[in-house]
Amino acid sequence: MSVRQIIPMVHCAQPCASCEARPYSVCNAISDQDLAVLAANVVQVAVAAGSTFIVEGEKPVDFYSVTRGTARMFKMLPDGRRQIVGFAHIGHFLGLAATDTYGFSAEAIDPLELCRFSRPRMEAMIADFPALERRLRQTAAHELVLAQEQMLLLGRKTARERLASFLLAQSAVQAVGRAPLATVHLPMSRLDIADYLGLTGETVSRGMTKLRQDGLISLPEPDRVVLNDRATLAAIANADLG
Amino acid sequence: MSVRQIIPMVHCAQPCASCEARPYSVCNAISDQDLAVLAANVVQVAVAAGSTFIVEGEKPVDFYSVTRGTARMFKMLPDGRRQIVGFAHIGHFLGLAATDTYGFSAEAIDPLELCRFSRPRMEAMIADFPALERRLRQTAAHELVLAQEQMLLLGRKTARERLASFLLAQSAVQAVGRAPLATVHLPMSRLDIADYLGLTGETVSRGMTKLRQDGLISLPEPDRVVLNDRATLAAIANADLG
DNA sequence: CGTTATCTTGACGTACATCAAATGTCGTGG
DNA sequence: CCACGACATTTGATGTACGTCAAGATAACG
Repeated sequence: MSVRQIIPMVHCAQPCASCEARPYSVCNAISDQDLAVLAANVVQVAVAAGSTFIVEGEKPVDFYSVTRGTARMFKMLPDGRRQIVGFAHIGHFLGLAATDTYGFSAEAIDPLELCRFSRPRMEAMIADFPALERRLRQTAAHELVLAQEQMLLLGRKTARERLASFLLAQSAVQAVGRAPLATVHLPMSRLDIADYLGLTGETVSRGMTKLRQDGLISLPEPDRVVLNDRATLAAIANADLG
Repeated sequence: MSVRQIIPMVHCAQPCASCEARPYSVCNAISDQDLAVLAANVVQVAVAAGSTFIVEGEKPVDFYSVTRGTARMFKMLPDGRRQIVGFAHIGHFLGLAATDTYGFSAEAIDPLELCRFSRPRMEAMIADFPALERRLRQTAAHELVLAQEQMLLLGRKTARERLASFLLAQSAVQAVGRAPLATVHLPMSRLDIADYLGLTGETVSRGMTKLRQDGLISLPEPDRVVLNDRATLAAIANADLG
């Protein structure tokens, strides 16, 4: 679990030009003709499932951009309590939330592929490309909005409301570009979901069962959820009714 | 409460040059010689205690910088549940956390003074001054770190731990520049504190009483707290011990 | 000095946590 | 192919920290 298993990937001639993640990432702030500069400053790495690649409290030496897979970002208390502050999917830019040290740790949930940017090189690019700086500010602002939404969830919503909110949010995040699909894949475990929603694994499991019994979702497999009734789920999530 | 009472202040010849908030605000990204540009784009306003000056869901037309007083930023659920996502003190820049609408509402807690920037004018200044854009990104990143810290608090800490964390954070925020003062002023009500910490007013009150009984704080008045034992408070806040 | 809002304290209820066991799932090797 | 063990998930029984309801106490204000 705590063993790091981070493997540099074979170098590709034009990694950024053919990057699947670019449309969803900060990298699309860089125009096609400047793409070589970006490619020259990036190292592609693969991280095995369960491996840690950012450690809370350490010096922030790199930024990352997710090109494949899912990561969990989390903070720990000394006695082992964990709070997941977010999941990073394709296109997610990691490392903005750092002061003199990283503010959270990050682990791969499934086989993960990342682009790694050294901080000095990234700062140099930012200085050269105002559009990149602008995009990073917008990204940070957007993350801030999501963080405040999560504060509302953690501080004031019931377990049922949290679950409904989570399922809809996961559905939305998996529908970048595409139309929202009825069936949602949950790469993270029940315990991950619990630590993201401020609950226990048992409560998440019970809540899922209850939503299924109520006909709002189907659970063909534990990690696959079909949203049968988005409208009612949304009403629950926003507390518009019971 | 919902009545807006926002009064434009008399125009001052050099509002920014003599601004008390500048050292703590994003405005210090603008050099002295460019200060006239900043001053030309700002309107100083006063907001009466209890008045709302940002409404969640409305079009984001302005940015604000606090020059005096304290504001609460909050989100509401339809049934009246409230989550305060932060308190804005002198130097705080408001409005970054907005997408197509404001992500939260904001009200004055005590008599408040603000500098108002129209968004188009602010964006123009950002385009002219790369240092300003850079500063805004850093501000957003710092807020993000604080938001994630608050997620840990809301999701995983006990009432006692939340209170200890809150008192220390308030102490730190009031000591911008100066050395941390032993006695902390709490301009917000118990209910505000409760809605910030994901608790009820009663639980906050009980928790304060318990901390006082344990000798960790003194409460000469309800809105004035003396931190008698920072080390133990910090240990409680970070769950280093009971 | 009444009036009203805030804060404190008490009695009781409950949503979720904790503890524990059963069930299901998957990879490994015989 | 199937038996085995490890681990994730589900389900059940019970506990508790905090919420809810309600009554005083204290302070602010005309």
